[in-house]
Formats: sequence, structure tokens, C-alpha cells
Amino acid sequence: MDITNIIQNGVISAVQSLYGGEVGPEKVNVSITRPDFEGNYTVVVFPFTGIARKKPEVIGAEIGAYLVKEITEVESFNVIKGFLNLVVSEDFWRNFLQEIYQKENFGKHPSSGEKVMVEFSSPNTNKPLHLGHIRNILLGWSTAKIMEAAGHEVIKVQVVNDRGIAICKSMLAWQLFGENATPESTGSKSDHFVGDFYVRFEQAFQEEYREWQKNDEAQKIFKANKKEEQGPDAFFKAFKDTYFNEFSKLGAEARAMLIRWENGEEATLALWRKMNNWVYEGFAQTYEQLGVSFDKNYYESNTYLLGKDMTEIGLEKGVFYRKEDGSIWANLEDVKLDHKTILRSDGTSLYITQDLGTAHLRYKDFGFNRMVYVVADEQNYHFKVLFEVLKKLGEPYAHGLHHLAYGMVDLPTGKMKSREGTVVDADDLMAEVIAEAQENSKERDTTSDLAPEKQQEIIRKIGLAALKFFIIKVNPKKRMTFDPKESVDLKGQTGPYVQNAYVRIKSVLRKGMTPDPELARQYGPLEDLEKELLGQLYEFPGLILTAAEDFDPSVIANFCYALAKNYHRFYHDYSILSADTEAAKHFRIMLSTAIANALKNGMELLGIEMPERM
RNA sequence: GGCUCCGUAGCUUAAUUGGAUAGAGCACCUGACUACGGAUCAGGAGGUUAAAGGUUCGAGUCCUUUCGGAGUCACCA
Repeated sequence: MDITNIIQNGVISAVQSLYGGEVGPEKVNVSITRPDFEGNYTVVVFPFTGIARKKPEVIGAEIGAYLVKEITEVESFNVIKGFLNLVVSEDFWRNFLQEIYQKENFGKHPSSGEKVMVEFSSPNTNKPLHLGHIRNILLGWSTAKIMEAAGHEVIKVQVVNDRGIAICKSMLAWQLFGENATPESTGSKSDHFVGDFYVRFEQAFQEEYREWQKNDEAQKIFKANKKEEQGPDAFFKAFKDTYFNEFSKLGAEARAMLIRWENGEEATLALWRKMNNWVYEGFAQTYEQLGVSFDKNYYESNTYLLGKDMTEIGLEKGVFYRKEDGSIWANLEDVKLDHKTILRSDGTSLYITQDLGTAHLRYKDFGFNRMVYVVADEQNYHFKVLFEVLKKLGEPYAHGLHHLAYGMVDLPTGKMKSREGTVVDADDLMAEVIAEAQENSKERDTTSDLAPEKQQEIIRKIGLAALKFFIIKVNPKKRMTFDPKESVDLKGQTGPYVQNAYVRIKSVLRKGMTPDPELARQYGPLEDLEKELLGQLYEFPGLILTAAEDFDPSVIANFCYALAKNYHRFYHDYSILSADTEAAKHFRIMLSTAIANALKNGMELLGIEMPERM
């Protein structure tokens, strides 16, 4: 049993036998003792004052004495104000270390029998991936890893948004301005190649729009429709979508292309396939560099018509209703949401229709118990609606759905805006952090005896660790500021800092020997810092469950950092291989081994690889 | 405007879910190896947790109000 549970139960029976009262486990708060006080675990005694009718200090002393007497793991105690600090016996720590030091899968849990699907990334195919996708992908990937470590079977999927007006813009621009260029002929990365044509379309469109604004028709519309005090710039900015849909020649051509696509015209489909394949080739490189993969890709071109049959079922069940114009709606007022359109009056599907159908399809494909959507929090409302509708439809998985809503990524200069060219490209970003790691490595010259490819692999691991850790250490729910300058930092609270702790241990272990557990058992008394390190290790398996329940990888990042920090201190303050006694030496080798293991496993959950040297 | 979320040191952030003197990192200043890797360690300075009230043994955390910011409120995705 877990030590905190042992203490908790001990306190419950202490209260009962000392004061004759019942307390529930929720009233017994067992936490880790803050480092500036003596002890390992702390019980807050304030909640018992009502039952005991004594001063907190007295209650603490009485319960403390009871625990020391009744529980072998509790060695001694002290009471400060209403806080009962318990010292756990050294044998408990020694036994714990024996148990885990060579457990390679330390922290991971046995199978839960649950199947969880995680959807993340889900890019559009008209543009390369950017910083926003990176946060999404890192969260999705690590959430999947954490779910696995918590014992669940995990299926990683993405929905590729490969159809629609956006890709048609890229296609049209390529037709108009491409002159049969290819990624090979221009030497550009193929998803960037396609993205450049999307930009090219926007430029041409803006140019056309500016010209149009000068003509009489445009001026007439401006004068007739402008709001008071509204200048031409503000008006035409707001009018842009209307212009695209009703006046623009380029807009009309792009929409015509979308219609040809929907009608299955072969020439259009061929162009569409060609450009999407370029994009996939580029995405594959980016995903590989990031170190992520998927078990299955869903393509919007296959799923965009799904969900219509579900509207029929919804109508039969009375979950949906049909308006006079033929559109289909869901009334969600009973769950404090609005009325929501499920199908257009012309019978075509909407985003929500597709998502209903896709959820259903995926359940048929995999039969999961739970499903996590990693999508930015700007879509909170959409997912609330989606989940409520699926519940009303009685889908069997509907109560296992979760929207991992993460905050958007800002730059120090403000929001990323593609129009203003402030979007940080994913490939560029990775190249930058790796280049920075390269620079630092040159100065250090610690791996120059290795083959160049090995050195390069280490540098890649370091650079990506910096980037990934920087993003993932922040609580997903929070909007975060991404400072490119800080993201390449290799010192302080960073990925490389954690890697360095691991590398130091590996270096020691290479010089050391296989430890003898019997000899290590004779070591004592343990240093406070050693107990603290063991206490941290002890928390690791539970933290994985917490991270899984809360869908929060930052918990693991913070754990890795805190453990690495304490280990760096330990490494600095105490000798390992030249410790005073053989027992201490063997004990510390075992402790270091266990810590290296935990760091490696923890960082793996974040998608961060550990180098053996750096 | 309605609803939702957020506001912690100059900057980036944490706080065991209501617990002790609000922890870290960056930047700034001062120190530490002929020591197992200095991508390290120790120290200094930096805070009225946006503001005001309330709840209680105890509030960054819960409630109310105000201020500031973001998101959303489509037969878009």
C-alpha cells in the first residue's frame, strides 16, 4: 500500500481510538513536508479540532505518538502549530530503493483494460505546420504517452483537413502562376511549396480587391452600407468576405474549383491529389523531426459527408427537429446551451455534422472507451455542443469524451497573424533550436571523439529537448507566451538541464561497478537530501496517474525538473564513487541509477529523448 | 452587449486542488572545482498574488463587486 494511504488510515484509526470520532479520508490531508521543516510527510490536524476538542498542538502530539507506536514505517514526529510532521523510517526508504533501482519501467502502471483514442495535430493541407501546431502535437503526443503509462491502450489519430476552399486557393494559384513548377524544380520543402501558393493567392486576391475598391460600384456600396464614422479602410476590411463570395473573380474561380472537386471532376481531383501529396511529404518530414507518429489518419475528404445518416436517427429519436426551410436543429437549452444547426437547409453537412459522423466511424473502427480531442480552447463551445449531441443520441462512448482545450500561443509581440507574417514556422523553429545546440556544443567540445552522425544526433536531441520542454512545462489550459529567444535556452529550467542530470549519472555509472544491494543496505544514516530524492521518486507513479486524469503533461515536466535539480545539488554536495564508505558508494550508485531511470521515463512521456552523452 | 476563461517578481512560470514564511528559471549582482561532466552548485536583490470586500482556525486558490485582457456567441472550419 502507498505510504500516504498507510498514514491516512493510521490517522483515521488514531482519531477513532483517541477521541472516539469518525473522520473520512477526505478530511485527512497527507502531503509532502516542505523542505524547510523536518520530516517526510505532513498531516494537517485542524480538521480534527471539532472532534477532539483540544488545541491543534496537543492533537498533533497525540496522533503523532499513536502513529509512531502503531505504524512501523513512522519513526518519529514533530508538531509545529497545527502541522504534524512525520519522519519515515530509513528502512522504508532503503527497501523502496532496493525494489525500484533496476526496474526499467518504473512509474508505469499495469493494464487498465481501457482503450483511449487521442486526436491531435489535425492540420489543414494548404499551409505548413506552425508553432500553434507544435503545442498541439506535443500535448497530444505526451498525453497519449501518459495514458499508455497509466495502463491504457492508446490509439493516436489525426484528421487531415484536405478539402475545402483553402486548398482550392493553393491549387488555383498554382494553375495561374505556377508554370508547372514542383518542389523538386524549385528545391523547396514540399509543404512550404504548396503554402507559398496559398500566400500567392492571397496576394493576388488583395491586389484585385484594392483595384476593385477604386471603381464606382465599390464606392456606391461603401456609401450605401458603411456605418457612421466608418472610413473606407475599416469598411473594406470588414467587407472582405462578402467581396470574396459575391464580387471577386478569383473568389469565383476558387469556388468553381471547389464545386468541380465536389462533382468529382478528374482533372481537378488529379491536381488536388498532386498538391496534397506534396503537403503530406512535407508533413511527414516535420513529424519525423518532431519524433511523432499516428496509428491512423482520417481524411476530411472521406468524412465530410458523414453524419447525415445520424441526423435521421436524431430526428426519429426526437433529439433533432426540422425547420420549415428543411434545416435540421438540436435544442440544447436543457443543458444551458443554445439551438444549434446540425444540417443546412440544402442538405449539406456542417463541421458539427462531420464530427458526429467521424466520432461514430471511429468508434466502429476501434471501439474505444474514451476519446480525447486535443484542440485549442477557441473551440470550447463547439465541443460542448458535440458532446451533448452525442449523449442525446445515446452513442455508447459519449460519456467518455474529453476536449483537451489548450490555450493559444502568443509571441512577445502579440498574437500570431498569418496576414502580418508573424507566424512562426515549425520547421524553422526546430532548425533554430538545433543550430543553437550546435553552437553550444562546439564551445564545449565534449563529444568530438564520436562519429559526426552520432554528434549530430545528440545535438538534435538537445535542441528539441529545449523546444519541447519549454512548451510542455506550461499548464495546457493556460495561454502561453512563446519567446523564441528563451526557447533556445539550454540553462536553468530547461530540457537540456534535465538531460544533463541524466548524462552526469550515466558518466558516473560508466566508471562505477554493479552495485551490491546487500552492501547498500548497510548504509546509514541517510542524508536528508537522499531521503528527499527517494521521496520524489516515490511520487512518480502516482504523478503519472494524476497527469493522465488531468490531461496535464506539465505535471511530468515539473517533476523531471525538480528531480534533476535536486540531483544536481546532490551530485555537487556528495561524492558517489569516492564516498566515505563502500556501503554509501553502493547505495548512491543504486540511487543514481533509479533517478536516471525515472528521468528517462519521465522525459519519454514528454516525447523528449535522453542522450547518453552531451 | 450575453456567456466562459484568465490576471502571481522586470520577463517566463509553479504552488500537493483550502494548509506552514507564495516556490523556480531568465535577466542583474557576488561567490564555488588540481572533485564522479561548470549545459552545474551556493548566495544576493526582486511580491500588498490586478483592486476592494466577504466566507474560516487558515485564501493565490471559494463567493461578490470593480478594473484590465482573451475567447466565443454562423445554415464558417
